[in-house]
Amino acid sequence: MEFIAIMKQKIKDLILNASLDAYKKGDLPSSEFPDIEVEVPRIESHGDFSTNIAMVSASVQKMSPKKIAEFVIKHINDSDGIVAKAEIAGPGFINIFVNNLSWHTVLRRIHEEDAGYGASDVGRGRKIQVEFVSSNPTGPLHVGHGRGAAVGDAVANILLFCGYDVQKEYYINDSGRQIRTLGLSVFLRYRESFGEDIQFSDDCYQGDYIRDLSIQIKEHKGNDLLGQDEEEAILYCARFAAEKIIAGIREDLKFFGVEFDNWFSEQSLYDSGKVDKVLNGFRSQDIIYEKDGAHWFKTTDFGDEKDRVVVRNNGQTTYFASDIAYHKDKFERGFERVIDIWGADHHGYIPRIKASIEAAGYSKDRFSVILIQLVNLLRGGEPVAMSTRSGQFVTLKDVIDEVGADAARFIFLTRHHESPLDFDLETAKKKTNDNPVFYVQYVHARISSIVRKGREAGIEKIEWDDRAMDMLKEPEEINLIKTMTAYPETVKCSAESMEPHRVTFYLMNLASSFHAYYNKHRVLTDDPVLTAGRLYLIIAVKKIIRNGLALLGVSAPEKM
RNA sequence: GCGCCCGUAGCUUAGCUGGAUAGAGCGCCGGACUUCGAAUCCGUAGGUCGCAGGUUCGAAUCCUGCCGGGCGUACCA
Repeated sequence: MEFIAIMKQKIKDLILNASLDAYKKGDLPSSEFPDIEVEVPRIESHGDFSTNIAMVSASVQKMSPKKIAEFVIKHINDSDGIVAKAEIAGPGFINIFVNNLSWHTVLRRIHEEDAGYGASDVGRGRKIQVEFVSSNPTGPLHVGHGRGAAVGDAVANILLFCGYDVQKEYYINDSGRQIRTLGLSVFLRYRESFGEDIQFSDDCYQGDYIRDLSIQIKEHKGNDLLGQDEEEAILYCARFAAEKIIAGIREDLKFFGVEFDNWFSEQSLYDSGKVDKVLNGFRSQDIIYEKDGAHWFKTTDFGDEKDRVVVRNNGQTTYFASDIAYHKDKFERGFERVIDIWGADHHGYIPRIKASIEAAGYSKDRFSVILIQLVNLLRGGEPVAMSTRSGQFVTLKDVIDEVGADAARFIFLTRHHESPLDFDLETAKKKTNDNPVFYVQYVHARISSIVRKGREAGIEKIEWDDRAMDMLKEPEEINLIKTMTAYPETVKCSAESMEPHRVTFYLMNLASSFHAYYNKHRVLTDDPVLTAGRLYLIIAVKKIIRNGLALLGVSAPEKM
């Protein structure tokens, strides 16, 4: 159990025993106490922990909260000696201040648990899948995909750290109309390269990469495709292009530090017959009907606002049809929970997927979607033009090349995923306070530097020492330790809410506490005992910074 | 029209799922390097948490209704 949870429990016991004692001694009229809470107050002067017992039991005890608090405090029996001070404040809170010694023990834990500090088993080994990016293989990744990649990867890392059995999956939409359009676009460029004058319709992809692909095909095939049946040629181009583009996407993601456990092909759902199987199953359940020549899935039976087409009147299945099979397949693969990460513009799609999951016999509560809002790419405050139509967009690769993967990933995680994000290329490159990634990484580099200096001065072993710990009593030191005790809880919260930005903010906060401490006190002093204590302290900080950055997929440099 | 998300300091935002005096950063102004990395720190100013009700000991947080913004509302993916 984590330190904070243990302390809360200890204090809760202390308080409940005191209240009971107060009743036995006749100070309080009732032995009944509602559920009380012990929490860490936001404001330092409100103590290390506080409880609301006096307020919540006012009506039962028929006494003012302040009076109750007085009696409770009077009867506290602190045999372990953890309480330094207990006082009544505000409307009746009991604020408890804890001895420094209690805080020092946390440092030992951090050193011992090391890379595992903050880990938990709340996931209890349950299988969970996080599917993200899943960009269509019709073009390179852009910044928006980068945000999804950063969030998805961080969520997966955090879940893993919290004891889930996590799989990261990328769904490849290698079937359907867009792929044909891709093939057509490449094929037209191919023909153009033989001198033909081609009119490109609006729905064709027109980026430079399309021309590159057509050139590659020409190198492989010469003019072979010109003589072939047109549909066959387009299909060939589509397959060739999709494969190349996927390879490029995979490479870009690797460059960004994101690797998937599984790449899942949409086409494979057709090849294995899973799409037909699911649809036939639904037909036998009578939740698919025909109207206007198309086949409709009665999603309204499951809470959707209107029914949805799964087979068009031309006989072709819709994207939704394979998606039904896909989500069913996820559960069949044994995942207890399934997380999809989508762009926020797809939110209207959620009810029908939930409907299909329910219809397939699984609870929709096992499925959740994380929606990612838009990224506005800026340069020095001015919007960067991002037109997919003309193909003039800035790719994720471009952005990483310019600002680095660390800065990009960190900035993507500095905001709640459901609020739009301004990504400014100029600030991402700055090496100042404007740019939070450097602010946090700087702590790691700075501590590394101090430790190196210490080593040069002959300090090799840094370990727990009672005398050294007694020296850690500056307010900034205690504050730093308190911040570190909050790390496990932060990670757990971040996992439960699937909000990685909580870790980001935590790290910025810890960095701030460290920088403040550093500027006020020297670590390497003339007093070897004090120095030992302080080194022990800051190395703990270093470990948490490293651990936290690792969850976010950002490096922790020894030097910068 | 209906559905989802969002309105917090000049700007960008946090707020631990109901707690006390709403925290930061940027920007402005003023300070701190002969000692461990100034890529840092310290200080001042700046708020009716969109508006109006409701729930209770207690609301930025939960409920209702407005106002303002974004997105969605395909036999596209």
